[in-house]
Amino acid sequence: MADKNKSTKERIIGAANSLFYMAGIRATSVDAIAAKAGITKRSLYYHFQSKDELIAEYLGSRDQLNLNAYKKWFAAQEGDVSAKLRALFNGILETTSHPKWRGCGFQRTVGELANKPGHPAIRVASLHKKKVEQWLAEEFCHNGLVNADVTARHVFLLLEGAMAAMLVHRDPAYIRQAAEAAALLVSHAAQSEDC
Amino acid sequence: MADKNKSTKERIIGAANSLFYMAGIRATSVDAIAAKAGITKRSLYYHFQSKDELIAEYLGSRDQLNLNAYKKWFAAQEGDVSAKLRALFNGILETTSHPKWRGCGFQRTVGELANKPGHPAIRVASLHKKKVEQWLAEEFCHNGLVNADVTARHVFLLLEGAMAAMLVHRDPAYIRQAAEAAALLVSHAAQSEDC
DNA sequence: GTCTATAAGCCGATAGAC
DNA sequence: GTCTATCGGCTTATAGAC
Repeated sequence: MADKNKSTKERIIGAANSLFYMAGIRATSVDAIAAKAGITKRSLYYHFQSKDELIAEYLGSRDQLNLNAYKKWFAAQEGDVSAKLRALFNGILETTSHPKWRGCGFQRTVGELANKPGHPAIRVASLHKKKVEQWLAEEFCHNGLVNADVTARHVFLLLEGAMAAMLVHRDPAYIRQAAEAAALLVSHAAQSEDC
Repeated sequence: MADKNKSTKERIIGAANSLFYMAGIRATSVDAIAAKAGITKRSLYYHFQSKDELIAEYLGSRDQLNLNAYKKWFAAQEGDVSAKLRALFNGILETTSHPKWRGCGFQRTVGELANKPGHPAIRVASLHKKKVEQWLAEEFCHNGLVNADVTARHVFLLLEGAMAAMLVHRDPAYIRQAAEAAALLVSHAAQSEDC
């Protein structure tokens, strides 16, 4: 088993990742995570102080993975920024069309913890979303768009809306039309001199 | 008490509405709802078959309320469609800036029930969101926009994204810039002959 | 239609042995 | 660092009296 090469902590986070994402935070018990990781609950509490800490680490483990997927889709496409953006939305379209897709893990976790302002997992989610938006702004800037920050925020809002709408309707047309709106807004931002 | 004039069922839904929205679905027990409604749990189960049914009725009770608020903000503003749209986003800005705001109840409920496809509450949420989008399309059509359906979908996606982003960042700038993006997209849809 | 009482099990977290 | 055992409380839902 490849799991043998992982530390206990890594196996716990892997189990938490799978269960928290598929079933939700409150629907997943610490017992279930420990069982999936192949340890007892007492051992889990040796590695993590509380369930809340584990929730934050679960989201933290998805931060780079998510961002790297976006970067990969964007960079792999040749052409101008609008072609790359179309490729980004295509990647999201494929991901969200998978039957095991359960929405954006960050959005869903923040939604479940909405009654706990200041929860560490909310901070992790906020930072992740800021990273995505800032990455978009940098790419737009390097591709010579005016007001790259503003356009990045508009596209980010469409990304968030696309995932929320896809979760409730389960209709890929929402992703495609979010991409269409993003393309309109990007084409509206003409070429400029520098960043 | 005004509650005396309400039926038991209405009081249960009122209690469920408050608790489900403020704390979340799974974080709210049937015990707590019954206590808040001033009845016993057994009486609650006389009026509702299960917690799942109560969740669906909770969302159903917010359907018209939400839609009417949007319609009110839009209609109260004099001027062209872009002015009315600005007023709509202003209403959302005020609502979401309130410290007791806990995100879109429909989005959060769908997020919590993502592991239960076909749950009755998900259907209610999907229908509600469709109503909002279709209302936007009708307003855009009556105001002479071309491709009213497409523009309505774009604006709807921005609305969803604005609420999701506001919940994670708690920064009203996201609402304002969603309104800005919506204005750009609406101005892009010029006048046409009829619906 | 509302009540008391309870089923049968799961929850997060901990004690103490090894 | 991992184990067995358990605490005290909460979970949805139901039985049966009135």
